[in-house]
Amino acid sequence: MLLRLTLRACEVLPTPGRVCGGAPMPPSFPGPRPHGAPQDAEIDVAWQELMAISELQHFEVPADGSYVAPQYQTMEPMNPMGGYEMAQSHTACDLSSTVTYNGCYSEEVPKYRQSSRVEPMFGHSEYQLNQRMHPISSQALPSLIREQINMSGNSQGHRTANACFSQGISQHMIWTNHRPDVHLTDDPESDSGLSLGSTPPLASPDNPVGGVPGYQSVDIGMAYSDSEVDNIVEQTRRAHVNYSMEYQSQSQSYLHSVSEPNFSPQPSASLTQPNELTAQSMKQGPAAILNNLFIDSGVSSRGSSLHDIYTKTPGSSSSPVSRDQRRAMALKIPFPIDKIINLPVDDFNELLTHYTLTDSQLALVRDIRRRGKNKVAAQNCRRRKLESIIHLERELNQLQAQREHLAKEKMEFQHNLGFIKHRLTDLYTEVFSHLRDEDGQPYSIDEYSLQQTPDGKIYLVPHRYAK
DNA sequence: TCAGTATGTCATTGT
DNA sequence: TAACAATGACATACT
Repeated sequence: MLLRLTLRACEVLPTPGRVCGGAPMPPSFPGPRPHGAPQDAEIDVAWQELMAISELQHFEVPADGSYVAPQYQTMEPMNPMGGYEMAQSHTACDLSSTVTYNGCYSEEVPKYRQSSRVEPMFGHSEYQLNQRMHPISSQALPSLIREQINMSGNSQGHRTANACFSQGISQHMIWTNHRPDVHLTDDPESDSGLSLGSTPPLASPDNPVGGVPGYQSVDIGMAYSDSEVDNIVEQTRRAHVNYSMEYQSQSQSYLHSVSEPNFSPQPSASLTQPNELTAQSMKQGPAAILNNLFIDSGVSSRGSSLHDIYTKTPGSSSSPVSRDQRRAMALKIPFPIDKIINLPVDDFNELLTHYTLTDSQLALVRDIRRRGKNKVAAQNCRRRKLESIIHLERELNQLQAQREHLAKEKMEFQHNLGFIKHRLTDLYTEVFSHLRDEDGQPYSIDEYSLQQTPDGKIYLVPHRYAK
């Protein structure tokens, strides 16, 4: 009841220039002037600015016009500059529509798995990768072509018989048959950390097949575990240096297949020492590592020692020989590793039907295929991981830049808000200075406040009734 | 000798 | 169910 009375008492009267209680409205009274008070252009503009402040525009007045305190919003002067805070309504504004920063989210996260064929994703076609491989020497080319023809006959026209591998069989036989007696020792590289060997060990490494310590035949038909094959391979490697130059030139063609363009889908070696890369990469970060991956991967047969990776052949440059290649040689696998790994499964199975392989050979071939594919997969996986790191680093930088931008913008908004609040305080004081009650006395700014309803009417409300 | 990195390999999972 | 890609984990080599 009191509120109603107060409201009625304070409601702007129809009399022009009078606010509450019928006091004459001063000519300079700013505002919408619903009652047709004389306009002062300057003050009116100021008043409009005042009313434009969102904080002053949220009145909710009942339809019947009755006063309900909470529905009013105070127009009391705000604290002047300093100590002001960004109003909640401001923080809720859609900054995205005002932020001019456009450096963020400009690129999508790479969809690493959108294709199971990952190579193209890295921007290197097989052709491009092959460009990094060792060129076929002009001298080697004719023989390769001849061997291509031979191989095509053997494989009954396999779709893309790799010339560089086709020489393997006969020369490989020569190679192994030339083996002098060698003594078995443990393979010092012993390789794969786990090296559990998916090929079932048919004989314990501690109990070499054949029962003759220090010697082991490599005839096809014998079954070997991986480690045993490694032993054989190691011995042949050591014996290798004693071979005649004639043999060297022959075996080299087999070994050389590694560096031929069609050898592998992997990026080929530039014969950069792997650990040169390591040192550089440590300094240059993921991007450098990623770049170098294309150059370096495929060089080493793994973390094994370089002397083993690069089988030295007199009169020729180093050629990387993987462990599986040596195993294949040791077991006289009659087709190149390249085919074992890269042929489609149907072609691979067809290839197998053309040869009569022992169980150990078959197991080795399947292991080589599995390891070869997994090796490529691991390289791709690591490359993707590095790309992901690079992408995340870029995104982080962009987000940091955006954060700085937004912080700067926030400061500007706060500064503007403080300025507007300060101006509102001045206007509020000025409005009050022009208000007079029925007795012509000014209203105390400490006792009254101005409040506005959505319909634009201004009320002078005692503080005790104000919200 | 130790730390960090590169690589191959195995096991596992999902397709 | 086989084949394979992806990936974590591990071992090894190397700087």
